[in-house]
Amino acid sequence: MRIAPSPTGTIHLGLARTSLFNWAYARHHGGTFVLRIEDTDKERSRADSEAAIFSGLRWLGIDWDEGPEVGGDLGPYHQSERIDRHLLVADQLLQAGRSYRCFCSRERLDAMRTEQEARKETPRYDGTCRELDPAESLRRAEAGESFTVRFRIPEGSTVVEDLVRGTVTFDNSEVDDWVMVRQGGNPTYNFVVVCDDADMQITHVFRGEEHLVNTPKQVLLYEALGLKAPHFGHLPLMLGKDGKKLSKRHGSVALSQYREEGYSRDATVNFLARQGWALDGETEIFSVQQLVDAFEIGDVSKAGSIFDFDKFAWMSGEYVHRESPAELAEHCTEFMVEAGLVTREELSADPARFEAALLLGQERVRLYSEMPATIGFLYMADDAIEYEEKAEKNARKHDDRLEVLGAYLELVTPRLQAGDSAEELREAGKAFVKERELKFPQLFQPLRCALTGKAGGPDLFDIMVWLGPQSAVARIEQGLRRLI
RNA sequence: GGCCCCAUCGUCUAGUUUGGCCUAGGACACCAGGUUUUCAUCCUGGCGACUGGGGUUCAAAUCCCCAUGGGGUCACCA
Repeated sequence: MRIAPSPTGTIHLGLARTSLFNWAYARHHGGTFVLRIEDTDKERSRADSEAAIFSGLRWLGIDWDEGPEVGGDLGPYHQSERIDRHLLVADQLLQAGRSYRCFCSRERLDAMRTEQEARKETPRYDGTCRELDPAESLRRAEAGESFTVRFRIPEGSTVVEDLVRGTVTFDNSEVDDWVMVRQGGNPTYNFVVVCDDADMQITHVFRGEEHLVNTPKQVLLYEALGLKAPHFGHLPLMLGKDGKKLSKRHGSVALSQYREEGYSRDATVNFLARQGWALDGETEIFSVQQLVDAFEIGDVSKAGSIFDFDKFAWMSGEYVHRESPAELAEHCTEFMVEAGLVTREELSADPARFEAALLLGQERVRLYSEMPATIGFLYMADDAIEYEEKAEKNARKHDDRLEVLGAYLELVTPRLQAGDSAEELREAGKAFVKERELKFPQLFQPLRCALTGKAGGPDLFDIMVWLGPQSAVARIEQGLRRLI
């Protein structure tokens, strides 16, 4: 199996899902998964986007058995390096009369297309050069006239046995005599993809549904070459909110963006797998191994799916909530550092303390990137705590806030200094509220504001223990001054 | 517009191949309760779909036809 991306941009969600399904199928069936770079469009190909494809695939955990950076027996794995072979095949086809030179000018073709469109006809080649005498054709070519090479579509119809869609039949009269080789000798996609898939012994081609209409051209080419076409499976498209093919205008479609926005990697794989496929209709959260074990191309649904960003975020949360402290630390470090809260060195100097902090935020975030906003107050200097409007409003609702907080400070200071556990503090705190016949918010809202500056967040006793006596006391004292 | 593909809750889907077990299941979102010091988590409940019409059959979400709707594609891009 293979994927054959063109290095013309970053790896997008659609390519990521297509890659995942190809890879899962190959792994499930013990096949070989090949990565081939389709860089025939020199205008648009860029080296950095090639690197982005590699890192995107690796991030997803998709490894390739053959391809760039790993090698293999059927290389080279850049299409541009296989051009000699392409030209050789093109020449064979020309000799055999399965294709022909077309001397029509771009201008004439463009004008014709415009006219056809104006007449509401399907734009297509009119066959002007189709029956040119081969000798005449050769003479003109040798005289230096520029030409393209077109594939000669035979009469009849072409059947595609699609592993997702079943039997699809095309009338050959609907298939245009397409260009195989451009003016100047550069072969085109539909041609080279067949050459390379054949040469690389690809047996299964899974790709997006937008390629379905290309398939008869390719099947016919395999026939002309005397080769057996691979099995095709056309995957349903991933759609934007408006039901149209997912693209930039639906927001971010670059895989790297989700990584940067702090989505769980495993959740990303899981969610991508759920677009057009389900494990059993019940299980939403499943591992890559489960995907590989269960994946069959015939189970892929035919209808396109609208990409639900809400559910994606939910799924990320499901994974984040299940991570071990060490995993969480690994994933959150860069976000904490980037937020300017701590340095990498400070975090690694006391990993246990960092993990304890993350534990306080874990169930409150769905993306790693939300961690700084959730537990950032822990790492701020005591006098740098900012009171959110809502937090301060909550605290000020209570007219007795200062005396309650003051009294509580007297109670908690020695206990903190004595190293009471959060549980001990919790009991003492509740007893304090009960003795004074207070409602919980009377103590907890001012206390939360003083300690965190936020209206919501982790358990206050856990926070105080983490902060330690000095810092906790300083923040409460500060609250006493600021909440006057 | 031609050709091709598709059609179950707002969304992702199970069920369709092998018609009855489907008074259509799960999940996200939403709404309402509960747990809780807050937020979040968690728990419970609710809302909510077989596009329409014809057939075939004892029986159709499932098979057939038509209609409608949506999508893809019509390059010397890939």
